[in-house]
Order: sequence, then C-alpha cells, then structure tokens
Amino acid sequence: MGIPRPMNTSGSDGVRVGIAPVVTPPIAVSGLRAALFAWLYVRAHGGTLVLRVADAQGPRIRDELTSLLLENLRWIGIDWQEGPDVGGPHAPYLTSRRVDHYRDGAQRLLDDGIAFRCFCTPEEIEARAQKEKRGRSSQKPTGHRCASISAAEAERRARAGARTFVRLRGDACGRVASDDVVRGRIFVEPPAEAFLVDPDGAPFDGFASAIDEVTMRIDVSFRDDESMPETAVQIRVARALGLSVPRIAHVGEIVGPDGARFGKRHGAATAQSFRRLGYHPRALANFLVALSWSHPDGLERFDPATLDRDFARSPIRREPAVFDFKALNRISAQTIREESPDFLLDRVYPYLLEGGFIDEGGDRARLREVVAVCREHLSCLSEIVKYADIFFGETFIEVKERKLLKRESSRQILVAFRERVERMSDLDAEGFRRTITEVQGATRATRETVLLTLRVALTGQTAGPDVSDVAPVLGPRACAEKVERALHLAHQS
RNA sequence: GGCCCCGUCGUCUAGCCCGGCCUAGGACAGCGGCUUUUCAAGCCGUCAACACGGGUUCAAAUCCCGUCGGGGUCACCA
Repeated sequence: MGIPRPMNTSGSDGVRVGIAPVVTPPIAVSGLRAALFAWLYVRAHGGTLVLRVADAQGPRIRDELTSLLLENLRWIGIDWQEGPDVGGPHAPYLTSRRVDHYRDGAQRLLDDGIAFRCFCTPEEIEARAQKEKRGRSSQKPTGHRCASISAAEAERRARAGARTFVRLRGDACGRVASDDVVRGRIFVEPPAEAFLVDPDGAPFDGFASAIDEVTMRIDVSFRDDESMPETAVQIRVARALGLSVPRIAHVGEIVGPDGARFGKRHGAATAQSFRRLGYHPRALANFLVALSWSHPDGLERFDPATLDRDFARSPIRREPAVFDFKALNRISAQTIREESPDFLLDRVYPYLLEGGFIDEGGDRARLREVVAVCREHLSCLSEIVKYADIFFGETFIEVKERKLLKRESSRQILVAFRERVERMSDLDAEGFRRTITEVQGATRATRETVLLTLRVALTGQTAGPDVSDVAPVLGPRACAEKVERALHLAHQS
C-alpha cells in the first residue's frame, strides 16, 4: 500500500515537509533516520524540506552546535530548501530566534485558562519529580499547587518579575488521536501538566512545534518516536489555539542487541561518531533507511539519493529495529570497495597523519598503492591504522603468530625467500609469484604454508591485505628487512 | 506505577489493511562446500520464525479478546 499520500494544503509547489532536530544532545542515528525519511519523502512526492533547528532548550543559542548539526545532516546526504543557513520565506529557522512568536500563544493559553503559571524553582520541580519516581505514583499527578493560584494573582506576580514556567493544565492533558503517517491512528497523551515555556521564554518542543509548524505551513512533520509525548502537547496546544496540526510521521526507534534504545551504552550512537570513524555516509544512509524500509524491488543495497519515486512504493515499518553493526560494516565495506583509491586516499589521509604514520605532504603515489591494497579490508576508513604499521612502521607480530614462525619449516621458507628477494632490485606481482614458486620448490612446503608464513612475517597478521599485494608495495628491500626481523623475533621468545 | 508504542527465522524484512495461492518467501549473519594464491571477497548449498491462550470462521500469520514479553515517556541538565 505504500506511504499515504500527503495532503497538500499549500498550493502548487508540492508538499512541505518539516524536521526539527534538537541541537543538544548531538543528533544520533534515530534523529538522522527521521531526517532521512523526511528527505526521501520530499524527493518521492516533490516538495520542500523545511529544516527548523530546535536550539532553544539547554545551552541557549550555541552557534557551533547548530553548524555541527547542519554539517552532520549534510554529511549523510540530506539537503533542504528552507533552513537556518539557506533562509526562506519563514525565517528565522532557529527556535531561539523565534521567542516572539511564542509569547502571544502562551499568553492566550494563560488567558483562556488552558495553561497556568508555575512559580516553582527548577530545584523544587526536580525534587518533586524524584519523589514521584520513587513513589511510583499510580495516579496521574495533577492539581499542582501553582495551578490553583488565581489567574489575576499569577499575572500580578509575573509582572512583578517572578520567574515562571508556563504549563498545561491537567484537564487539558487528556489523550488525543493522531493519524500517523507511519503508524496509522495512534492515541497519545501529554505528560501531566506538561511544560510549555520556560522562564526565559524558550519554548519546549511540543509547544514550539504547535506554533512553528502552522506558521511555516508544514504539511507533514517527521520525528523519531521518542517525541510522541511532545506530539500530544502539540496537538493539545494547537487545538486550544484553534490551529491546525500537520500530519505527523513517527519513525520507529532503533534499539541495541539488548532491546534497549540504541544509545550511549552501545557505544557510538551519534552521527558525529560514525563520521569520525570514517563510515561511508552513503552506506550509513543506506543502512539506516533499510532498517525500517525495504526496497520495492528487493534490493538490499541502494543509494538513497537515487530512490526518488521508488521510496513511496514501500511503507516505513513501525516496529523497533535492532542496530546491527555487522550489517552496517558489511554495507560500508562494500561501498568503500567501490570507491577509487584517489577518493579514499584523501579521506584516509587524516587518520594516517593523526596516527603519526606519515608526515604532511607525503608521497602520494605510494599512499595510493597502500590504499589500493587495503581497500578490500576496510569497514570504515579509520581501520586503515590497523594496517598502517605494515607499510609505515615496524611490523608488529602478535605473540600468537610468532609460534608459527618458530617452526623449522617456517625458518626455511623465510630464509629461502630472503635469499631470493635480496638479489632483486624490483618486485612486482609477477616476480612475487615466481619467487613463491621457487621457495615452494626449495622447501617442499605447500603453497598455502609459504603464503601464510610470509603473510605473518610481512604483515604480522593472519587476516588483512593479501601478501601478494603487500609485497610489491613494500619492495624487495623492505621485504628482506621484515623477514630478517621476523627470523630474529622467532628466536627470541 | 500511569500513559503510550511494539511483538514473523539470530538480524533486517515479504505477507497482515482486502482471511484460503503460506507445507510462511527473500536478504544478511551462522554452518557446510567450491574457488585449490593464504585471510577477506565472490559463488553454491543448508539450518532457522508467525510470543502465548482463547474466540469468530469450512478456513487465521492475517479479524476480535485476553495474557505475557520488550521498549519509550513522565520539566531542564546529564
């Protein structure tokens, strides 16, 4: 059946799709995925992606955090037609700069007796929340003492300079229905006496959405499903103010192998951390989308940017999805393998530099060879450092692998190889193959054993790049040295 | 604890809305094999699921009810 078609309330320029990621905490895979789906939705149906950044809460107006967020969204491949950086007819697109827009709405809610002023300090609120948590109150806690202060009295105190939160009255917090784009009809309920505006006039997410998504003429709003309570607040507020509510798409959550929401305890969950590790952005996008959406043609690998109308042919699944690193690594490895050595070289360079393997402005031709050899074995670009020692340092040979070198047969292989390679001025793939055959003949070892022994001597690992690829890049001299050292190590321990 | 969401192979899913074509299909992982230049990649094969219990029906993964399980949320900050 696919995804329901959008209701276009905004004229001929197509559907207006909104996302409103928060600036802190840093955007994680779930937020990234909600944004990705919004972007795909726009591409499939034609329209405008409107990016509104929720930067009003927490550390206020932190420009670096905002640009980091935009960078991360762009990194994964998303682009938007209206947003803080590109502007648009409904600017500004930062909630911190829209405080004026919220004041009227809040005042009207207050006047109409739908909201009340709460004079409690953050400490008092915190203490109360703790107590409720401990008491495991079964009753919905309503009737907060501030709620019973008369409106006139509350206004007087507020005008006298008291710092207040604006909160939704308990009787306005009942559950409401929403026809969700991914879930169908759902029922949601705002938290008891939900917070709308803080003492500095900064809106809480649901309240900001109620106002902004109407003024920005959003038709469909994508968000991750943790924000369902905020959606409830949005609907309640909008209803009270006589405003419309866009269709909302709650994208299902991403959980770890233990079933708990994928987050810190599973390691890196932020966009930034995947970026730092050097995952291929297209692969991460592919992976995240495929977590809850299957290609109508059964493809498992696809470039989200080329999906276009195909995206609308298949529905977004609502069930929680398990973040499977193996699957991500596989997709990322495949994608990396398809990139040219030059493309990879530029991206791998910082890791080598940072690891102290190379100096600024190193030999590009040699680096390209190294990258070409390692390319098949990278799940993410930072893994290059696992292999960097082979080419740029002293090969480290694991104790476990040294056992192999201790054998008399291994010694014979290494000696035979060294003798030959020492006499060579150049070592290409063909020369290496020939040499191996000679060594094989001289030692009467199997080809497999010869290769494995040399692999350990030259790379220090039993997995990783092929010896037959590594040796030519190292050249005869370095090969001889590494073998010499391996022989030495074998005798030591 | 209140409220909400979710429940098909280990994982991602197809099927569910519109009951029969489902002795439940695919992919990935796992396992086995082939590629005999090793690890990896690639190719071939194989294992494996409708959470449970009631109902409705000639017929249920598909509809209804209940139970169980998992998760989310309950100001901000973390």
